[in-house]
Amino acid sequence: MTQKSIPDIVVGRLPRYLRALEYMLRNGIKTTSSQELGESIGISAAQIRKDLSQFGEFGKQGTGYSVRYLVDQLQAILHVNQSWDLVLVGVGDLGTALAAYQGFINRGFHIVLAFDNNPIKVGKKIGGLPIYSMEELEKRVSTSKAKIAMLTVPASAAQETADKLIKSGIRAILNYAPMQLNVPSDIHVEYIDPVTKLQHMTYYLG
Amino acid sequence: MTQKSIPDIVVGRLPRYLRALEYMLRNGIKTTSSQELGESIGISAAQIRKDLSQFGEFGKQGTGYSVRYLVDQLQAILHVNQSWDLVLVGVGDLGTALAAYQGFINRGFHIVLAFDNNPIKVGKKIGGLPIYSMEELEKRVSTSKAKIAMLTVPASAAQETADKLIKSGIRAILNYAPMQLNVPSDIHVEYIDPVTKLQHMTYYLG
DNA sequence: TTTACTCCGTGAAATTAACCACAAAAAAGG
DNA sequence: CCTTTTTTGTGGTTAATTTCACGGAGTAAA
Repeated sequence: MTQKSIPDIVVGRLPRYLRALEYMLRNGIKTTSSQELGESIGISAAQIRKDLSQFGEFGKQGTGYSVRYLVDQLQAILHVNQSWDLVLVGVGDLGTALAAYQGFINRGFHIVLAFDNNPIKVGKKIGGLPIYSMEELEKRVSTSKAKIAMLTVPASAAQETADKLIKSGIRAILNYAPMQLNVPSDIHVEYIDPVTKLQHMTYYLG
Repeated sequence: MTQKSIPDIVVGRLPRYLRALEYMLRNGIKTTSSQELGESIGISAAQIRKDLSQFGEFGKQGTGYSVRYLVDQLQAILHVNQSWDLVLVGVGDLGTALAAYQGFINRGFHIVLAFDNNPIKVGKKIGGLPIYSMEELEKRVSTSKAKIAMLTVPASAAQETADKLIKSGIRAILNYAPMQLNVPSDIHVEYIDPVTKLQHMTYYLG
């Protein structure tokens, strides 16, 4: 009798709700409605209510939702009411930019290990973090508590690097390499490929 | 009697098909099947056939698809059989990384203008490109032929910058700022927010 | 030529996702 | 207290998306 599982597409919208609600919180908005929240992010009020109802009853008729309370609840659902350690593999231009990005730290994601296969970079530091060689990856990742990796290596090295990460205990990968990764079904992968997004838009630019 | 419009979700898969097919092409694979292509990117063969059938008949029974021919067709459908000019707004760490990224040039996207509001950066160069001040944005973008912008400014400046870009003739925005943009319905926006993707994955990491 | 395979394109069926509309709860204003 | 307004949570409906499954075109080999 396991509870019915939540559609992935619903889970994928929760971070957007959370982002909008955290923005409201920062701006001192105490209460909101599915209507107002929906308008701010372009999603129907009914959709938001249906999505949230999958996880419990968070609102009050006539009043709407307490922003603070709903933020807390969504953070708990997404497990972001805790800090997460990240591993960064590939310290090129993009990896360097990600290491400097304050948006991770602000929202509870901390890069704790960085790797690169370029001998010139190994031993240097990136944002206070030493860059280790790829040979040290398995040992250092295995003994860390990181479960998430960001992959910013060239496409040609992405699959073998992913394999290593998984062998080292990584369970989720944010893949910036422009290629599909082949992973076991219990490993979660999300993709970020700006060219794919651009090509999606050029379709409509006729 | 305009032809029925193609679902956006189908359009969104085409760049993934194209990416896999271009990879095959580089590796000398001349022919493939919906089965093989599907396995390589984790999409069912039926789905691929159905998607492609929206645009025409590109395969041959018993043989499958000519990789070269299908690449050509998809490039034409997505309008990426031409070069596209890009505007980059926000030359921070991320903007700098994007300006250096070879993946854009390789696939026909060229950054032709860069802007930043930091007086220290204005006048300097980024990848051979001068950085202009935000005051020059409207004038320079209007007189360029760029229709696509990449937005890598802080969230607090994203909406007003987007408004300016749209006023200057930009019709598609790739938004790296962690917030929803409010734009007219004929403007296309795609979002890249790594934190949102990480939060999607932490849901499953329990 | 014949037989055995392969694999596309597609109508139909099944599944999934989105939307609607309303009862009921809460608040506000007499 | 009563009336009006707001807004949730949800059962039921509609719409969109995916999968199934098959006719038939093409290939291969004897």
